[in-house]
Amino acid sequence: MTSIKDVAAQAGVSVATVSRVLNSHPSVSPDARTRVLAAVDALGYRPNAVARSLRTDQTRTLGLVISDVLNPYFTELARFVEEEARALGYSVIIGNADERPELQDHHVRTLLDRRIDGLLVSPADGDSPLMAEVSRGGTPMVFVDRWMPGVDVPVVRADGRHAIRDLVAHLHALGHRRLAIIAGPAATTTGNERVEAFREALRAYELDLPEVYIGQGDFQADSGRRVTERFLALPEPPEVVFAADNLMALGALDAIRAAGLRVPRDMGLAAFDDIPWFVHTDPPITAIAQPTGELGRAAVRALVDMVEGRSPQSVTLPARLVVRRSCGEPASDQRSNL
Amino acid sequence: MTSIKDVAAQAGVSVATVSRVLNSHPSVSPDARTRVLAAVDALGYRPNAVARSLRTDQTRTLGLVISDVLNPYFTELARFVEEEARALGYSVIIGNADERPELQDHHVRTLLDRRIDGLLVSPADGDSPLMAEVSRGGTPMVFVDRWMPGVDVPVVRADGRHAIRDLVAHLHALGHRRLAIIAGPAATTTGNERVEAFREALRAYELDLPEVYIGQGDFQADSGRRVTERFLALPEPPEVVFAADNLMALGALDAIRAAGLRVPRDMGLAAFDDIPWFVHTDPPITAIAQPTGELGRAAVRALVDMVEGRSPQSVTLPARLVVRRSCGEPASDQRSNL
DNA sequence: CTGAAAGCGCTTACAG
DNA sequence: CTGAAAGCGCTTACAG
Repeated sequence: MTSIKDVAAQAGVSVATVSRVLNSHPSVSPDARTRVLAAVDALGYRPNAVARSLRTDQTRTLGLVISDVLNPYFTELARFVEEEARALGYSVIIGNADERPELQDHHVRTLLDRRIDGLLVSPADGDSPLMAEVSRGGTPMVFVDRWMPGVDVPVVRADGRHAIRDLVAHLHALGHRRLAIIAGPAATTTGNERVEAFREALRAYELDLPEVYIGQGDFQADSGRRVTERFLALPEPPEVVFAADNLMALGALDAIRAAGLRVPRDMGLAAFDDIPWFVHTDPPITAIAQPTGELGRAAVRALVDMVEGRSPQSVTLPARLVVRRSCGEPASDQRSNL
Repeated sequence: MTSIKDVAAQAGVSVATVSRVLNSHPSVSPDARTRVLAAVDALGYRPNAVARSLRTDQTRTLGLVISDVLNPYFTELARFVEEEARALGYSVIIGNADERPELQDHHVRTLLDRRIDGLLVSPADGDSPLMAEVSRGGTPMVFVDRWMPGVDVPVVRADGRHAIRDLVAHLHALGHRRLAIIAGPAATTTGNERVEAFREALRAYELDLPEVYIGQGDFQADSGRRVTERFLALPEPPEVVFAADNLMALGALDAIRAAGLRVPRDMGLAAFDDIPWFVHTDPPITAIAQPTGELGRAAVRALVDMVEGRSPQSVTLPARLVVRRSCGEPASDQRSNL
């Protein structure tokens, strides 16, 4: 590989001058600049980012640790994060935790070893003392989507409370009373919050959320399948199942179909997180859509603010209900989004 | 950050000894080893990967540049790539090209600047002189899924020819004769190959693939939509449309629905790439499934072989047809995969 | 405006 | 088995 020395030799200047030209330092003579640029061009020289990072103690790289890349919601989030980071002059390295805390910690450590400038995390299930440690250690860090109580870092997330209220109103208007939820892991904030918001919304209609109607899932399709099978075996199965993410909704659909039943005739289904395929499933699925793009962008901005010494801002954005046909025909006064 | 010096001081040895312990060099006394390990533990020391890379000239990092992370096929591929790389002791940095050659080149350059040990690429549409340059420059490189003619690096990919033949046999058996394809970009190998294999398979039944039945897409949903609209407007629209990837199939579905028509009654639909949602779409979609996991693993192994000085192997794996209901009811002698 | 020199945090021949 | 020293490729005070 050609190094700064080669460029210096070719241009007939010192490496210091080459460095200055490359970093647009003002005190370089036009003549030196021209010669350096010509040499860079002739040699196809590209600065070694590793050496630069060692020297400057910054990598211009952000780490993003997400719970599950295969979940379209997180894939999309990752995409927007990378886009915004690139716009601000940063690269991003993604670590996929697969909803496993040890794998999450592995990635966090690897990222820290590489001296990323900041860390964006959507914590997986299970507690991780590492997070608090990292934050205390002074690494700029921001939680996105999910957060961990007790770890004092900015949080960028969507609030589904209102949308869940709208969902319950929609279900109630359709005459449904026995409503169940496939919850995410209790240790994740989104897991908890969605159950609590659901319970609260039911209460407004004087409906109960009995224990048997709370299925413990882990945000993966398989758990949605298992929980739904259990719901179906109940003496009095729920009329509608609300899956706390799109993968568990997929599992629920699998289970309902495997039982020879149909949505919404035999059981209604709704999901948190909206994805393009929900328009084309049989039937189209009523879902709660998160403003994924804005979340990703806001998270990066908060993190870069920290990295660059400005004060970061926590952001909460509203999610919104998209009514389709998976819970029964929408009442005529509700706007449909097919 | 605590450095190797701090550990040396705490353990009462030189930094050289610390380094030896950390790298399991044999010539270290048990006593020194114990003291170093204790110091490492006490200080929570983690070696600076940036410094190590600069010194050893290896980063234990692989770059993966894919055409579109939002495409579930590539998301899955990326996941398996990371998994296998991790098993072999490497990290991977993903660059998302969004099917844009300039963005692809941007990522390749950034990755090279970071001195990744090897590069895995699924080239986007449009030619990129950079690729040939990189390969000639001596950076270990492997193409996965797609490849570029004229760039002499190992290729790990699926061969869809046989599965496409099966698909055409299936369509023919169902009585369909007017078959159309939504092709990928002509400059991508997968774009071309799928059209050619389709044309060839049709020929075996003495069927033609007229120009108007070849829609030019770009592997994105929007193009599938546009092409399908054009097909529908034809005096004699095709009976079945075969989309060369799953996103264009999504677009096709959008267009068919928007026209108030139904699959397969009004138009059949099949797709290259299989995804979990295809089981639940209306109707379930007949698709050609790639062995994504094996592709990802084989690609990483080939690349790591190059990186570590062994001779790498190109691999071609067969894709297979999964018959569902989107082209009409399957004949009874064909195994159905709902 | 310019260059010589120090130093970022490591690893590794070299000498003992 | 151990340490002092060189050096990876940069950047940046410092002196001129």
